[in-house]
Amino acid sequence: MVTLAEVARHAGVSASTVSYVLSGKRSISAATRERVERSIRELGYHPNAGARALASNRSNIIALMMPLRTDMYVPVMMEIALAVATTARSHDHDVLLLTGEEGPAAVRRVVGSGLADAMILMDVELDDARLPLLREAGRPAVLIGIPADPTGLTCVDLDFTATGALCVEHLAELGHRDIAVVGEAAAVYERHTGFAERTRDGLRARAAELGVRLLHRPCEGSYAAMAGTLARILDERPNTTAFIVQNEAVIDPLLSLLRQSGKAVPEDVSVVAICPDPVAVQASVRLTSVAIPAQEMGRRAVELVMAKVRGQEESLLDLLPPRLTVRSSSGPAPTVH
Amino acid sequence: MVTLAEVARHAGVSASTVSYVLSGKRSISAATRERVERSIRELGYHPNAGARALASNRSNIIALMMPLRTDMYVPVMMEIALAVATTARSHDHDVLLLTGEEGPAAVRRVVGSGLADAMILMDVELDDARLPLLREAGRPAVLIGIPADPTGLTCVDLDFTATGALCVEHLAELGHRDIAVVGEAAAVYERHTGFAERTRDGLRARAAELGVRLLHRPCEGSYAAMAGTLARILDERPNTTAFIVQNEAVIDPLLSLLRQSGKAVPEDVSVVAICPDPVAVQASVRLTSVAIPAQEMGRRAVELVMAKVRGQEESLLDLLPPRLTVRSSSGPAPTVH
DNA sequence: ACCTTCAGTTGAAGCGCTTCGACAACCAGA
DNA sequence: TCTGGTTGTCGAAGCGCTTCAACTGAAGGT
Repeated sequence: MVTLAEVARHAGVSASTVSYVLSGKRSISAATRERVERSIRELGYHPNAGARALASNRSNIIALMMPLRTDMYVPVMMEIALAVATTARSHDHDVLLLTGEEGPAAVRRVVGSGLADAMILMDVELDDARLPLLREAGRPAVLIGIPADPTGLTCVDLDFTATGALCVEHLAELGHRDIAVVGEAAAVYERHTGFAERTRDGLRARAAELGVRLLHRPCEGSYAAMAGTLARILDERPNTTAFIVQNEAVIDPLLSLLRQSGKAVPEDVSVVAICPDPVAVQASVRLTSVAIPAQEMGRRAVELVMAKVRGQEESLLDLLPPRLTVRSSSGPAPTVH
Repeated sequence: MVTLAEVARHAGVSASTVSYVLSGKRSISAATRERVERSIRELGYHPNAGARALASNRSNIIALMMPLRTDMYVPVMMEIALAVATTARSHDHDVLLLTGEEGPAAVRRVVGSGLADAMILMDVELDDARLPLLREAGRPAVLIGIPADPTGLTCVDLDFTATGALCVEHLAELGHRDIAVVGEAAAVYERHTGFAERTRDGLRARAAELGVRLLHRPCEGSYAAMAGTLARILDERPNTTAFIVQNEAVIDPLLSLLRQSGKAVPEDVSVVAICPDPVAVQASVRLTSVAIPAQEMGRRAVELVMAKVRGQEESLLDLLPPRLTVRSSSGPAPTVH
């Protein structure tokens, strides 16, 4: 392995000069810089990560903690993770992948060992066990999702309350008065995952304001579960003319079931989905939807956490405003004969 | 931050003794060990990762390189990644997440800087640009997927040739003589991704042996694409009585389209999928399928790469045998009237 | 001509750990 | 009693980098 010292010798300068060329923390004459850079290239030098971390007390790594829930929609997680990784690289950092397996202790381990300079936490619950550790650790951290008490923490998330409200508004404007919501799996609510509860609250509040009748039902991710949920919904509210779907796994099953029961979309029933845009356009009907900006969330989380590492930026709540795109699955409520 | 030296002072021993207690590389009296461990607990000591890496020349990190392809089925990737992360933890290692963004250069960077002790590469192409770098680097590495020339490399993968063969056999035994294959997106083949080509080869070879007529068509991941592909297939081969689906994104669309065109599954047409088991059981028909053992692949990749880090284990090809589970989507070919 | 300033460079002191060789202290065998 | 082999512990030498204080010249001001 080539070391800094060898580069220095090869270029005829001192080790510290090479270090300063690399970090840019002191001015270096153009000639010297040139010479050093040539030596680095010729020798194929790469600074040793461990030595660098030890001397500078910075690892240039950010930890991404991503609990695995099989009942959560995976592609969104994945998209966030990849956005985090690529954005981190553009800040000259790498990403360490932590699963939920290890539990809250992972926070202590990573912080204590100086393995990572900062952390990004995903799948945050309202009363998350990792938060006390995080607060006491005092390391730069950003949450994707919002806990019950976000004081002193920085959080990024889609504004799910507004998202719920927006869906209801759109359908209410089209004249729908009986709306059914196909929510996430029951376990998601039982775990008090913020986004699911907030969406529900947003839906309910706006529905009440607009005088719309709302039926909210959780639903597992299988075709059979969707069939059961749909049957129950139509049984309880035969006049339902619109559906809002949050569990992306059952979007296609729902459309398929509606088709089978002779209901045309959007002539007979409207459907609004809360999902990433690609999912909305690949479904059998191009769906009116509120996008989940997974990439944007990942990107912002990194920007915010890097700012913290640099010592800038206070804690804040970064709520992304929802954006509803009208496509072919929503239309005026059918007129009653 | 608590250091090893402080622990040593607190326990009344030398720094090296503490180090040996931690690593177990020398025998330590029970009494001393006890005392040191108590000090560690009381002070809340965590060894500094950078210092450790510098001194021992091992980072206890393995890099997972996962190129992002939006045309690849994401959940499988995710499942592998999570399996890799948790298995790595059980070997006292962490996982660094690298995307394809950086290209082959990432290999050089990670190896050169000593950031990772080993690498696991996903989404390997037949003629992968990362392989020359990997070979010359001489670091422990394992591929998930198999390149055209795997000499000197260790690879883990499902035996996709056998998988293709198995699907055809199953359907041939049931009497099907006209089988259509819904493949991955065209781009996957154009990129020469090993698994897709090998599956196709396995399908074709076995079909030829068994005297079965096979139609292989790539298909993008949307409902519209599946509709187009299905129409073409039925146009070209009206007598098709069975489908083999490799692109998991269009499984539900296919079932939905078959239903719409009045074809019952499995009475009129049989469907066999190549997908993770959860996908097979959550579809609208419980699918006969060959499982993609994502977790198993991730787990094995880590075991193999850790063995290499320890200096054991030669390079080898770890081909997992396919397992076909008969469910409710395949049955005897309909008799011609 | 002299002093100041500052850009450019350097040597040396660590960062916190691992590991090697040395060395007591002890036990068993002769 | 002495020798030889364990066993348990320690001191010191790095690992490869960053960074601080200090130094050297040359440019600029008076």
